[in-house]
Amino acid sequence: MTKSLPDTLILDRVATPVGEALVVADEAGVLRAFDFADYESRMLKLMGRHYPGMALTPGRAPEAVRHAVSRYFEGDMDAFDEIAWATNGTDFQRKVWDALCTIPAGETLSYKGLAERIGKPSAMRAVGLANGSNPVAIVVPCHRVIGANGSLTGYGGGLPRKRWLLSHEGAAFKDSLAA
Amino acid sequence: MTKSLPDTLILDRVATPVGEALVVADEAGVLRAFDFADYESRMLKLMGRHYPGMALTPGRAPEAVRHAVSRYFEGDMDAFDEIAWATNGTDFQRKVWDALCTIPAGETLSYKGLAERIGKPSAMRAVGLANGSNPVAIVVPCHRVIGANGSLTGYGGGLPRKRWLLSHEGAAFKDSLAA
DNA sequence: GGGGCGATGTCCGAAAACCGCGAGACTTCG
DNA sequence: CGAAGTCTCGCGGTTTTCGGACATCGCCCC
Repeated sequence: MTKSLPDTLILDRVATPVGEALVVADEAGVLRAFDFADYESRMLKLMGRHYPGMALTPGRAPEAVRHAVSRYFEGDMDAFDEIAWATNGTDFQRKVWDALCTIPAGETLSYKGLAERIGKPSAMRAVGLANGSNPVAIVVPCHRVIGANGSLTGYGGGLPRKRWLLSHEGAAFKDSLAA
Repeated sequence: MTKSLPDTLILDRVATPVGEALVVADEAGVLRAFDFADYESRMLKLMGRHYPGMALTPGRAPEAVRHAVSRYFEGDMDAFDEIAWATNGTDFQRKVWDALCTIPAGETLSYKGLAERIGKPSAMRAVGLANGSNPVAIVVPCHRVIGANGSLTGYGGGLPRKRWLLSHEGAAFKDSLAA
């Protein structure tokens, strides 16, 4: 076995109800990043850190990924379960991201709850940090983590999107902007 | 293309006229490290840095490597030309190590001369540092670099070995311990 | 219910320390 | 008067260390 890093990445753009999204896949068609176009510079910086010296060329993402995006926004909450993704973070980050995937659509979990789930009950703040540097938004459902009191707290893609996504999935949360 | 790192390394030990040597090869039989047993802890540390999370298991090195070692110490100075080696250093380090291989047996070069040869005439001190962190001693002939005034200066395996090796290759140098 | 405070774990970026040198100025022995 | 040692400083890449930033939580007070 060898641990290998991709040498070339492909960057695609797809439209969604919450704005244009960026899709990054490697040569094998594995999803490497998913973010929103208005945070493109941040995503590029993240890619540069995780895949040093990497070439990122515009192109078309695998159909399976594009299709899954459509299905998700049409209401098939589990559309992303089938698609392959990979990251290159630290051990701790990967543990957090794996744990995120155990939260079903329609439910939420607190940062503290997530910290307990990975065996480090007092690392809730660090969990928030790792959560925020998740390269594969939505697919790894970092938006399903909210404050211990049910408030939205923060989201890398902006709180309005977090609200939209949770509503779309039918999850309960405390909406401080509710009329 | 993908840049891949080996996942498992094999550690062998062979006897030489200057003490027991450590030989590390990857699964493809490519030489990854060569050092002396009395500096084992330093070598392990170096391996840990270059190949994080790597398993190093005792085993037998490829016959080609073991044979080349014998031939070199029997007097065939070019015995190592044929064997494959690889490293995982920085760009600068690799440039230095490649340049080292252009010094023929029986000759020497100063640190400054080496610095000039890689196009950075004033980086002589950095060259010394890179030289000292060469994982593949003897095969990459870091012992052929001596001070500008012909003195032995330093050697990761100890000055006595450097003296022995240069004498073995018939190179000229200033021996401060000469009787 | 809302706002302030402290404890907390991980990660990143900047800065400092580390050296397998070389050149020049000085001293010290022959 | 040399030749050889000693000291001091500048050099450049790498490694290590350190300080802050942060998508939190609970407590206390209003």
